[in-house]
Amino acid sequence: MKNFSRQREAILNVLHSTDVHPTAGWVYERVRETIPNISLGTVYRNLAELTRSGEILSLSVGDGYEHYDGNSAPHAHLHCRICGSIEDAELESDSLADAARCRGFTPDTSVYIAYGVCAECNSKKEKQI
Amino acid sequence: MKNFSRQREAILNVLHSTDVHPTAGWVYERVRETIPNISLGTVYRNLAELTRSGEILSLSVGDGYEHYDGNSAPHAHLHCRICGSIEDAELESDSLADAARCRGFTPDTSVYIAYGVCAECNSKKEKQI
DNA sequence: ATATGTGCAAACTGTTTGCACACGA
DNA sequence: TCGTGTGCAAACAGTTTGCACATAT
Repeated sequence: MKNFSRQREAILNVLHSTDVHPTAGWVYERVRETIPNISLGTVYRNLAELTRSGEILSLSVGDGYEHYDGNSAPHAHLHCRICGSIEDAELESDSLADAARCRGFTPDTSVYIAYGVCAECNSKKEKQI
Repeated sequence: MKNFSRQREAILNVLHSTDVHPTAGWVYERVRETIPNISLGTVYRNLAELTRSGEILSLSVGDGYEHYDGNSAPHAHLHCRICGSIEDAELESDSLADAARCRGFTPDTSVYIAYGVCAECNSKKEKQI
């Protein structure tokens, strides 16, 4: 696959210019602002290829959609069960990769997902009580 | 939902008596050995409820299936891109939960997934060269 | 009697794929 | 020209859900 078709570049741009963790459909809508006749299939194909090559991260939080992250460096994802947001958080070390290597496993990607309630929804809950 | 229907107990048993990380279909086949006329819908419903209650863990590794884990304690999952296996590994600490709490996030579940090549597939690769 | 769980099968929906065409080297 | 990427739409498949019936309290 050629490294930078116009479509793929636009998809990467969208991923790099947002801090949400978009779904394929969301990326599709955003890219259409630049390339109105891009197809959803192309978005899926490029997201899959970018994931395979390690340029982006793909994560499932269990809401039925695959989410994508333009930042492929190891970091934590905090998924709020109430509002559905996915928030990034720094990690001091890639303990997952360390644990993997101890088992003779050669890791290339680490995914961290915490499920719970985000700060914002926590404060809303307190006000309700 | 009643805590222990016959079906739900059988599903939990299957999850607790295996070290693979089965899909709903796999659980369905195994449970049918005990309850031949259980339906796939019931398996899905119970797996969803058990996940919701935190008794089991649900994880997506990106192979198109949802995988389930009877061990809900935080631990690492090593997913081999070659053979597709999901291996467990101990973690020294739940660094994910720590990072989450620092952000005002209240975590209830932590999921760790490393992608790469498992020890067995690594040795097979070396032999090929 | 009532509320909850089940079996069955149809429906749903995010994702994949085949094919003809477009584009760059 | 040739190989690769795209647009389009149909197909796919894992999962969900409505409904009538079963089961336990």
